[in-house]
Amino acid sequence: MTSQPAAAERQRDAERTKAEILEVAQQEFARHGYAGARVDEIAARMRTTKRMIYYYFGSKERLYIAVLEKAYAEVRDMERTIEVEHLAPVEAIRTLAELTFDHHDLHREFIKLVAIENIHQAEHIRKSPALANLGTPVLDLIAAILDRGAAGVGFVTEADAIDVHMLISSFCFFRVANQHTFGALFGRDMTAPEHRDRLRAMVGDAIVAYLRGTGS
Amino acid sequence: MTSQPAAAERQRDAERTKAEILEVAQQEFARHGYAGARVDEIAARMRTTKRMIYYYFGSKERLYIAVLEKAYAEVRDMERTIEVEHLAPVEAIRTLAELTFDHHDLHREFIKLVAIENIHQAEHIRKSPALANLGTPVLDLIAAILDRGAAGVGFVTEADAIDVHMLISSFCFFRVANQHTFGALFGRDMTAPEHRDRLRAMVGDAIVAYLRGTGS
DNA sequence: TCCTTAATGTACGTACTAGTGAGTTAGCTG
DNA sequence: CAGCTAACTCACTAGTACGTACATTAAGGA
Repeated sequence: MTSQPAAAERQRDAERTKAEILEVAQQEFARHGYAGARVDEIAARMRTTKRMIYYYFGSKERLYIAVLEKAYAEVRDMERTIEVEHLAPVEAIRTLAELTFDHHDLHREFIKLVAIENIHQAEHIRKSPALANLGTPVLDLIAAILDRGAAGVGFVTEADAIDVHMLISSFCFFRVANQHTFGALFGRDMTAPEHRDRLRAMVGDAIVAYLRGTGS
Repeated sequence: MTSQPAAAERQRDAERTKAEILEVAQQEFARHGYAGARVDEIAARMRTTKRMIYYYFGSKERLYIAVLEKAYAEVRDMERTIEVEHLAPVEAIRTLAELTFDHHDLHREFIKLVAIENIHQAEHIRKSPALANLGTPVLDLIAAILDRGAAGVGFVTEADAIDVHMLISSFCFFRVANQHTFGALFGRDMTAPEHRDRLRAMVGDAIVAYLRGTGS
């Protein structure tokens, strides 16, 4: 009875507590925005107290930045697993577009955080050394595909990797980020299952058609 | 000296006061989000007092909804002036895409309000009878172009007007709405003058290429 | 010219909200 | 098992933010 099986049952566990704070904080910030989020509410939804939030993170702002850092790190790790080098340029860029689509479909909270951060003109990202000028592994993938495509199958050269990344991301991001106003105004939930496959194919078709250069 | 030239110099002018409140409030909400906006700050930046805000709008939330209604009305009025029926389908959709691009380029505050409203899951739009199921005149234009294009020059038929509107808007919206995080992470300000023309052409090229159907 | 009322200004109350001072305990280490 | 410190709890405060009670004034009509 006196033996404690593992660290899992420990009552005091700094890492666990910090992780729980970050998780609940991410939800709260994503749901209500930076100013709308309540430190007390975060505390109330945990087994810990508000005092611990300040003990570990110091301030509401530093907690928010920590949430951003964790969210970006997770997304970047996921992006690093993408494998499209073995595909021909057209199929490679289409696959990348569709994976980007899936990726946005899955990380709704992350997308909200990005939208919130843009409202604040990215001031918190700029305060984080871990985030400033981070980039994304996807950019290198796109650059390689564009090079191969330009050399082999006549991809257009007006756009560079950042432009193409933006064309793909914008569609995927918009569909999730603006689902509510779009739904309210047009009566269609773009994130509903019945639209998912069509829109997923659409972003692939659009980027392939664009790169093949029949738009001019 | 006792004559007062016109209403413009009247000290009491309900319409003028209301309009000024809405204008300053739009700035404040767009800059700080709904929760981050301060009623006292709005009042401080006007010639009126906070009391007037409550006299005319009743609450912070109803003021915010009024701001949304005004912003949406202005944008819709502007969209109604678009004239592309006289153009062939390809040129019509390209022109529409480029006008949409310009339109987003100009209405930065409106875009921020839309982003903010999405963070709140469009709850305020849904509370406004004037905004719920509003739609946009652009949808009818697109539908007409798609019909003509499908009949005449072989436009793809997988996407309807709403889908095409989304493809165009997403690119234009993202470029402005996400300029700050994008700039912080990739070191490129997509809204800078040196990128404007290229990106403007890009959205036109992409939508035309997609509709011509070389993406599959 | 007086009277009515819409429009406006002042000053304040209530509730909330980020942040903290100070004390307590679990669990490791020697 | 004694002692130390990181982890944790509790109670509290100072400041802020929305909203309002009440007094006042301008402007037009009778």
